[in-house]
Amino acid sequence: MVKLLEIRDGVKTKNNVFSYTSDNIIREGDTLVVFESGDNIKQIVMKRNQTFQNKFGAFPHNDIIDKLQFGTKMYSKTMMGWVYILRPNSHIYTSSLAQRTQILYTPDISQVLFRLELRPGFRVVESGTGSGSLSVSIMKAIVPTGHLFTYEFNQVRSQRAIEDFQRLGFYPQNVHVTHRDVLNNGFLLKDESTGEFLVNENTIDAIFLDLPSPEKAVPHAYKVLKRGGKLCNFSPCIEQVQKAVQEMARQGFYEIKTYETLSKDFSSSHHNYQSFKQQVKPTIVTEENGNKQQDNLGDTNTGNLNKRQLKQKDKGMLVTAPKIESRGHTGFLTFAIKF
Amino acid sequence: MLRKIKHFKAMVDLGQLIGKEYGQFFEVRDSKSGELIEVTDVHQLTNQFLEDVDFGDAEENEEVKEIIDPVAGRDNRDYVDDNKSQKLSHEEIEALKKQGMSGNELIQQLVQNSETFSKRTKFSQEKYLRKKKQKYQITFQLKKPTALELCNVYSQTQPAKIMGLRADSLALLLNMANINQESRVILLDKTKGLLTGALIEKDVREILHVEFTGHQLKLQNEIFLEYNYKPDKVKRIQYLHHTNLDQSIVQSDSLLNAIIQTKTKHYNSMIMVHEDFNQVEMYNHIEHLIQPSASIAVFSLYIQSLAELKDHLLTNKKAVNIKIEELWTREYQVLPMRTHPNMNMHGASGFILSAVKVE
RNA sequence: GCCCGUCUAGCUCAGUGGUAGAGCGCCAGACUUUUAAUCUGGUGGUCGAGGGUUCGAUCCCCUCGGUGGGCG
Repeated sequence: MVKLLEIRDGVKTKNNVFSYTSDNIIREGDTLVVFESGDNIKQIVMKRNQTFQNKFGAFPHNDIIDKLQFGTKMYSKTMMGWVYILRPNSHIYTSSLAQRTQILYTPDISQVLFRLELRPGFRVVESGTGSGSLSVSIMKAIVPTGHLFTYEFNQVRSQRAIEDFQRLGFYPQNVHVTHRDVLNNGFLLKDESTGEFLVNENTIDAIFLDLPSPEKAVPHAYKVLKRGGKLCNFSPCIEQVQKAVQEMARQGFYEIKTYETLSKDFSSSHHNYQSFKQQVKPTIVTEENGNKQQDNLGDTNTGNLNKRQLKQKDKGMLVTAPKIESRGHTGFLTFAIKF
Repeated sequence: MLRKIKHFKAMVDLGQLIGKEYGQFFEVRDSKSGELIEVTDVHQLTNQFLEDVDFGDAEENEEVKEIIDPVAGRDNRDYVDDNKSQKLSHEEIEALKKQGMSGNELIQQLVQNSETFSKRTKFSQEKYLRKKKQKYQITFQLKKPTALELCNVYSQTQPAKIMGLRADSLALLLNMANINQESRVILLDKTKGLLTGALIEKDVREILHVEFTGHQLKLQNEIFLEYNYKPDKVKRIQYLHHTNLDQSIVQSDSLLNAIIQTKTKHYNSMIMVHEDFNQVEMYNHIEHLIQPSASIAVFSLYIQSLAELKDHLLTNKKAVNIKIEELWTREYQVLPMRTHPNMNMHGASGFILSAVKVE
């Protein structure tokens, strides 16, 4: 459900999934995120008379719509547990996305947005669309006046992308989704009804490629980019990067730079480094009395405390360590500028 | 503002750049007078080796064979570094420069008079030329002062001025804070305006910059001024000293007054890049102005302070999806038979905490 | 009828920020209360079965089976 939000700088602005509302209330048709725990985040669309369910029980949409704010805690009907209801931000959107393909994740997306220097009003080309993870972040950066032209060679995926972008409030005013094999057919695009060029030569501010043979798309990219326009290519394999980089140099791109960005996650916890003098001596049974006795070394009086009491007395040192399951290699990002 | 700058060994009068387009390259025709000519051939800026030798059949290429097969080729086994391979003397080179010889012509002279140049591999020749170009064919580009460019410049020259916030971390910080054209941002930072400028670049709606240093507002904004923003953009920024959050009348701006007096949870993004004070304390001082479900992003060179903040947010159930991460970014040299990571740039990259506020 | 979990060690488990962590069992040593108890140390793991998808690196999907919960 797309609502007119306001008129700003003479441009009609429409609500999208990231839009600000001062009352912060959840409405019917909103896409929201249910946060159960760090590795259990789900996207749902608010529809009357529907119910979300998880291990804690049922969460009726009717109890949310027009009643709850984003960012609040909600208990299940059985009161067995609770979840947090969040407004999607770009990181959470990406990590709760329904994946149809391998997708770009937040660290790479951030580099793409920043090094392409995307800003409101930009005309951007992207291929392939994939699951739309990057597309949504690009659109977030260029609305309300900018436009994304995204190309996908799989018919089903391009259709699903349109449905997603419409639900999120970006389609049709901020994005064109085109079903096309750009390696063979390039990026030039005409409006079907008027015959006017939507994407013409030297009209695009930035272009992003995520394709099997990127070098074949580089000449097409050069054609539609403006002078000074920026190109970014994502490829998982170094051989793809080499071919693409060479083609960029031959076409007339400069400042060709290739990066790999890895993100290392850290966990933190409390660890109690006790004094070795506070250890409890093992239980000793003596023949004389047959009784169990405890004997403590040193002048400590914490030896009688159990583990829980010790924990409450002193949480210990706050320690951090890298998580082993951090994501490894994703791909190489190459940036270049059209001369 | 007209002034001269020193670039490598040349003095350049910036006045001659007025009216030129951003992105243009210039070659210093004469390092004494600072006379400039526009670069019109992109291939002057790129690596010839990369353009000439195909990756696919690189191993079959005669010149590459020399690199990978020392028997067939040229290597430095017989090379003695006696500093005599250049036949032109220092005086002769200076004389050629005085005659007004162009950088390009001078480099050709150096190549012709080098005993070792022809014995070098193609790859090494390219590297030799690049070094000489830096000396005798000085080129530079006229760039627009953007967040990316300013961040790169300061990272290389004065990283402490921007709290060690490198481009890759700044990129993640802005994305984690969910910055977009509708954002209302509360900003606690000591980056001298780098961040404020980056937010204006994203065309955010409002910025409230809360200052904690001293007893009254005193801006440290020198980098912000370098963005050259027009006044209508600057209007979106409100600067406030933290003591003003407790006062009844803070500003002439009535909207901001209302927000502060009624303690409205108005802001939907919070960014902190601040090492001077306790981060938990600073957060607690402004959290009543943050909207539930707002995006929180904090950068710090040290993980300990972020761990404290995370612990505070977690145990008091103030936020979810809390994450502390460190970015490792490497640049790669990509050339036929010569692809490898550059010296790693992930020495002290800093850490980023991201979270979503809840109630 | 529909929805949501879960399945790894011989067995049984693992927390609203702890799924390569454990307990039981088993083995060894010490000890004494000796068809065994106690203590100490050790042993044991690649994830229910099958298929598919992504150019590609899986926090991807589907079907089937065991099992637990929820809604109507």
